[in-house]
Amino acid sequence: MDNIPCHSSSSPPALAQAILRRMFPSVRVKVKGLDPRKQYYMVVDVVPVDSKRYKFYVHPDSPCSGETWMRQIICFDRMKLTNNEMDDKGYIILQSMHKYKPRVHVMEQDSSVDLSQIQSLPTERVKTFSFKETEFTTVTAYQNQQITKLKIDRNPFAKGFRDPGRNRFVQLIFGNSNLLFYLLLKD
Amino acid sequence: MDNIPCHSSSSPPALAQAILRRMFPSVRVKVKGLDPRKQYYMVVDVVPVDSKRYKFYVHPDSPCSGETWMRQIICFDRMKLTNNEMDDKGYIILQSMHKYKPRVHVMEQDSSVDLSQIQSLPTERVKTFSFKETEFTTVTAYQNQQITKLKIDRNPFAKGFRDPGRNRFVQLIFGNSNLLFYLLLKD
DNA sequence: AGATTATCACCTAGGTGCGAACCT
DNA sequence: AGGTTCGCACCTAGGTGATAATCT
Repeated sequence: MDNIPCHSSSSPPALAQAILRRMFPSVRVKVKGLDPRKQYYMVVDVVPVDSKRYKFYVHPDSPCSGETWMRQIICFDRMKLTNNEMDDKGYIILQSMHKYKPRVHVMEQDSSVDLSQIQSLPTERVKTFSFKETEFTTVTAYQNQQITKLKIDRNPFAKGFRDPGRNRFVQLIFGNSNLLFYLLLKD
Repeated sequence: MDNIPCHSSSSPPALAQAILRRMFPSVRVKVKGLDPRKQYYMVVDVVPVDSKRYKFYVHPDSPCSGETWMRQIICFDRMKLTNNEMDDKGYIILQSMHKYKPRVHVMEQDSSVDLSQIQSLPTERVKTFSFKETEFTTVTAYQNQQITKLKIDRNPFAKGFRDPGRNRFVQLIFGNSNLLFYLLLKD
């Protein structure tokens, strides 16, 4: 009757459920100039537009050769944001109603560092990138109907809310864009 | 209308579809005696009961500290087997109607090796384990009604085929087992 | 004849915005 | 009043064995 369980660790009793969602549109980057034979980690963290640093997200393909990373668009679409400060499952913890900006870190592999354990990223052999265009504001309920429409029209998981008629408008905005970072929640 | 695509690489035109399934029950191991601070990869490959070596599967949490690995049961339930020799997407390629045995490799991290690129595993700083009890026979259609019943009763994805009545028998076999490897396809 | 492939209904697993309920 | 949480219907994505069709 019961199945064969297969969990990585026993889940602690969840307190408040809070919010836990993917970021959409997700962070997508293309890299050049890596040493094809060296190993790198691709990491994203999210920083307040003013002060200190928050938890980061390691791309699940990490570590991987420069050659492999450069051959593709690197997509962090499984990265998850939450407002639950008690969290410890690898999500990025943010405060609602604050303004943030994602950063991408290209890290050469270092055997002495366990990325799943450390709190803050190393500073050596790391290149960091971020773009002003990707600033976004966190919310628990949408404040702006255009954002809602954008998400419904572009996120495959929100297909159930789509108006079969006119989604031309959104295509106009994003259709010819070469940006690999898209605008995120912006009110 | 169209969504924002997010693929790791452009998929090549699939030739023959062949078979592609997870292994169930999956390989599950518990490790002791690692250096809690060193980094390790956990890897499985599958070898014929007689001759040469086949492609391997790196546990997606790799690399990870010895401390972390030892704290949990390590479960390779996402590992996939196929009989499609043209495959190159990280699946384990096996020939149908042959007898195989999975092996677990505990590998200390080595910055100079990109596991996603190499064809055969390194031999230094690697410990390899396998158990006769886990030998199994590959098939494309089940030959043995007991195996079919075992899979239907224990695999959550096969719930649709379950007979709501008597699954006591399977519980009897597996219910009090401390084996971390379960018996696999065995006819 | 016996092995393999293709398709299917039926699941698990989990990502959406909505709207009501709940805080504070 | 305004921000947050919860349950929901509706999706995507993908893992099952059964069955029929196909291959060799």
